[in-house]
Amino acid sequence: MARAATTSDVFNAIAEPQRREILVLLRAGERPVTGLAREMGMTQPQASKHLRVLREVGLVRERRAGKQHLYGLDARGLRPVHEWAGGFERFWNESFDRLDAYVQGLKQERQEE
Amino acid sequence: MARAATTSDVFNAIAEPQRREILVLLRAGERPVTGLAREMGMTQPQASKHLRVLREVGLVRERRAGKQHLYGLDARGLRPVHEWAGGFERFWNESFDRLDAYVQGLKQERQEE
DNA sequence: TTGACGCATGCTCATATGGGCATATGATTC
DNA sequence: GAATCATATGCCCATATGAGCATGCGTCAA
Repeated sequence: MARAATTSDVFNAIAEPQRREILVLLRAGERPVTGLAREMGMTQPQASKHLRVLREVGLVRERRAGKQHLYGLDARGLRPVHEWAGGFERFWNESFDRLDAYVQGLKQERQEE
Repeated sequence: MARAATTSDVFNAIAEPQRREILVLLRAGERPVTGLAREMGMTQPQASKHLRVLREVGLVRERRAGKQHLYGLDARGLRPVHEWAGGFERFWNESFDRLDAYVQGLKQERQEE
């Protein structure tokens, strides 16, 4: 295997910069594929493919409006990402000026548990 | 191109489940490669490779202790991830009952989901 | 110095991409 | 039904993996 499919894991789906950008754009409201493609500066097939990935992991929703397929944000899937990263909050607040201090800090925490 | 290198982007580096698990383990304190490999149930080369990726994006730090290379967490790089996902907080808090109302027109097509 | 230990690398393989392009599918209008 | 617009898919290519295995390299003890 090479890697878990992007379509099965939110973390993998948002590993693509353009897909993250699409999600950001969709915060302003739903859009048709072509509109998104234009704003992103990509081809329609490319936009469709990225949207498919996002749809399969549940980060976007599709709504049919005549000939158009409007895509809207469904950010609930990003909550686990936020929480996972948040689990490291106390660590990125530590002082990394000195490696010694860093190591000491970890050793202390280790003993406390 | 296939995808941005895992070694150049934190989002991509943490797209790998095992690397996320390594980071979680390192919250309890630094460890030598072999120790980590054992805890993760993977081979030493695999552990080294994952650690290299994490090191190149700056999520872990290496410290030499005799024959051993101790790896410790440097979670500062996870802060952007936390903040990025946090930018969607108001959206996942939205009532999706209302959102479904806003998607009123497609009730007919959505019956299978 | 000679080993042994702890890691990092290089190699090959199979697979999952993302981009570009052509084309199939669906819906709308004439 | 035909023409057309809006999307979704299928294909091919080049590249980036992750796994498994062998091996190179630095460190330390005898």
